[in-house]
Amino acid sequence: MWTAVRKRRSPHRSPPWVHRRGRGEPLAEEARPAVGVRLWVGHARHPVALNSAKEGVSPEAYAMEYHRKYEETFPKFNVDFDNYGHTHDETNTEITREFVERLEDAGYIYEGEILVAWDPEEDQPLPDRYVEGTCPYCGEHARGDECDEGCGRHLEPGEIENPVSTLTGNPAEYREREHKYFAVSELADYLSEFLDRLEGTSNAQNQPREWIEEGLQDWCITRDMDWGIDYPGEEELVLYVWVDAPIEYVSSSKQYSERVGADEYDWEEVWGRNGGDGGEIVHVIGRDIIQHHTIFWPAMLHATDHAEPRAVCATGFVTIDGKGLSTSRNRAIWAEEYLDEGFHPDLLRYYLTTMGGFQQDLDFTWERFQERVNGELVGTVGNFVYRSMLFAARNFDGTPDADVSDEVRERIDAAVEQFESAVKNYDVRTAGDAAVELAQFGNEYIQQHEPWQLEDGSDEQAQVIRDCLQVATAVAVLLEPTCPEKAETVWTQLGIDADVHAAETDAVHTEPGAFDEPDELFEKIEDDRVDELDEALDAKIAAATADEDDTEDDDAETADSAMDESDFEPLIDERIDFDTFESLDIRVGRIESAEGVEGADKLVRLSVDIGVETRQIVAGLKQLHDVDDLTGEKVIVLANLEKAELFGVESNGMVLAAGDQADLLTTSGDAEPGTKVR
RNA sequence: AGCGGGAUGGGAUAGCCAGGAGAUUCCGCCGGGCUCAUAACCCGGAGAUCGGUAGUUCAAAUCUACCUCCCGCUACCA
Repeated sequence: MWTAVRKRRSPHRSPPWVHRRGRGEPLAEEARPAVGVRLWVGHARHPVALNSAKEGVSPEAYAMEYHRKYEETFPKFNVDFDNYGHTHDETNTEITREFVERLEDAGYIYEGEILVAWDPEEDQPLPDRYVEGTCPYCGEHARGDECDEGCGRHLEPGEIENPVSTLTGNPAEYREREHKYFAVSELADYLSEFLDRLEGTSNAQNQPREWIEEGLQDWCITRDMDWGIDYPGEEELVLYVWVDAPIEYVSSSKQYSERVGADEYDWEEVWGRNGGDGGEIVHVIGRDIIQHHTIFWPAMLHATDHAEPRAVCATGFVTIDGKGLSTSRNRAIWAEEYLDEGFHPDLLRYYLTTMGGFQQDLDFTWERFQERVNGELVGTVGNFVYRSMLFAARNFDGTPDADVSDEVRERIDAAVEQFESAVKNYDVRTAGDAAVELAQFGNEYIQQHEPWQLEDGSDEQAQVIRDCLQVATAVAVLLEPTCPEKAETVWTQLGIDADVHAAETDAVHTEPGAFDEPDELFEKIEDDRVDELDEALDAKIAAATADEDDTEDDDAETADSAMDESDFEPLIDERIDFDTFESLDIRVGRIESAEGVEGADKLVRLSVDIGVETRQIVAGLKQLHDVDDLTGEKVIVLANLEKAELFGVESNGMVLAAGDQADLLTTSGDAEPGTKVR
C-alpha cells in the first residue's frame, strides 16, 4: 500500500510506484501500483482554516479545491491511484468514529484540561482562527496557532496574549476546557518492540526512539474547531487532524475494496480486522512526518486491534539549485510550468526516482536534468532501442525468426533479479537503474556483435538482432514504473499486442512481433534551452521576492551583506494612544549577577536591581554578550510584563534588547536603577 | 541545545552494521580507435590524504571519542 502524505511547506518526493502485498508474498511479486491513498491531510488544518478565511471561502471548499487540483495534476504525470480519497468523506468519518470508540472501549482515552480562548459574549469557545492577539515570543500581532506576522512560531492553545475574539471584537478570556487524551504512554513498550521489527529507512526507525526513551507524552487528540471530524458524543470538540488523517488510509482501502469486491481486495484482511495478521502496510512518507507514522499511528492501530505497518520509508526533501523549495518565493517549478515547457512527464519521473539515495535530499537543477535525460534516457535507453529496431525493421521487417541466446536471456534475468531485490529493499533508485543498465548492456552487445558487418538477412545477423529486440522488450518492462508512457511506446513499436502497464516481470521474455521503422524515443535537450530555463527560474524567484515583505530568513548567504531597508521589519501602521504607552512600566536597572541557564544556549538568568526591588529575569542574550561581562551593566527593563517560566526558571520582567543578536539597551547618562523611562 | 540523517575524485553514488591488497559504479574531463544509431562502444589517461582531530589495531572509509558543516524533528530569545 502506498500512502503518500504531503504537508504544506515541506515538499518531499515519493516514488511513483510502490507495491501491493499479498499476505506473506514478497513485495516484488506485485511490483505494481496498488491501493494508493493520497490525502490532502498534509494541508494541516490550521493553515487551511487561515488561508480559507483570507480568501473568503469555507475551509471545506478551500481544501476541496486543493484536492481537485491534485486530482487533476497527478494523472498528467501518470500517477494514478486505485483510490483517491480525502479525510472528509463519509467513509472516513464513520471509520474514524469507530477507531475512537474502540480506543475508548479499550480504556485508552481520558479527559484532561487545557486552556482555551473563550468569547464571553457569545459564550463559546474560540477555535484558533478566531483568536488574535500578541505573540508571546516576539510581541508581534499573531493570530490563530501561529505568529504569522512576526516570528512565525507555532502557538499552542492558550499562548496568545491579550486575546481578542475576531467574532465580536471583544477581548477573549481563557477558560479551562475538557479535552480528550490518548494514553500513548501506556504503549511505550509495544512501540519499542514495533520499531525493532519495522522495515524501511533507518531514519524512520531511529528517530522515534527518542520520544520513547524520553518518556512518551499522552496525546491531546481534540481541538476546539468548527471543522474537522466531530469527536463522538462531543459536539463542540473536533478531532485533531492527525487522528483522522492516517485513518484515511484504512477508509480509502475500504472504498477500493467496495469498488472491486472483497475477492479482489479485502480491506478487512489487509488491516487485520478479522483477527488475521493483516497484509503488508507500507508507508512512503516525507521525513518530516515520521513521528506521526511511527508513534501515533501504530499506537492507534495496536490499541484498536489492527495490523501494524510493515515498513515506513521516509524520503528526503526536494531542493532546487541546492535551496529549499518555497512556494511563497516561487522557488518552485510547478507541474503545469514543467509541462508547458513541453517536457515529457516521464523525464521528471525518471529524474526524481533515480536521483540520489532514498533518504537523502534531492536537488533539482535544469543542468542535471539535461545531463541525465541526454546521457541516460537519450544516449543509453533511447539510442539502443532505436538502433536495434531500426536495423530490425530495415533488414527483417521486424523481429527476425531466431531464438534468444542463452547469454542474453541470462542477462535479462539478472536485470529482473536486480529489479526485484531492489523493490524488496525499498530501493527505488536501483530498481530504476536496472532498466538503464540493461540498455547499456544492449549497447555493448550490439557493438560487440556488429550486425552491420554481417551479411544482410543472414542467420548470424538475425540472431544478434533477435537478441537485441528481446533486450529492448525487457528494458521496456523494467522501465515501465519510471517511464510508463515511454515503455508503452516501445512495446507498441515492437509490435507487441499486450499491455505493458499490466505486465509482471516475467513479461521480459515476451516475444516481439513485426514492425516498421521506429520513431526516436526521447528528445535531446539542447544547451541553450537549459540557459533559458535557468534564466526564467531566476527571474521568477526575483520577481516573487521583490514584491514581498517576507521576513523569513532562509538565505543564510545574504546574512552578512549590508542591511538595506528591505531587511527591516515594516513599520506598524497602527498607532497607540498615550495611555497605552503609560501602561508600560519601563525602568532603568542594573545587572547584579548573571549566569547561563542550564540546558539553554541563549538564555541567561539575571538578577536585576530596578531600584525598588531586585528581579530575577531570564533573557536570551548569549548570542552577542559574554555572560561574565553582563554584571554591572545598566539595562532597560519592562517591569510589568507578566511572569513567565523558561526552562523551569521564572522570569519576572523583560530586559530590552535590539535585534536578533540581542544588543542590550542601556542609558548614556547616569540614570539610577529604578528611574522610569518615559 | 537534545535527538536523528548526511559529509567518499568536478557532479552523483557504493562500500560502513560482521575492519584487511592499488576504494565501487555512473556522468563529466583529456588522448586514441571504431561507426548501424539521437553518436554508442572499445582502449588508455588525469583527478579523492573517504568532513576534521585523536585513539584502538599488525591493518581503519569501516570501530571508539571529541569536533566542524549541511538537513530534519523537538525545543527556549518575556
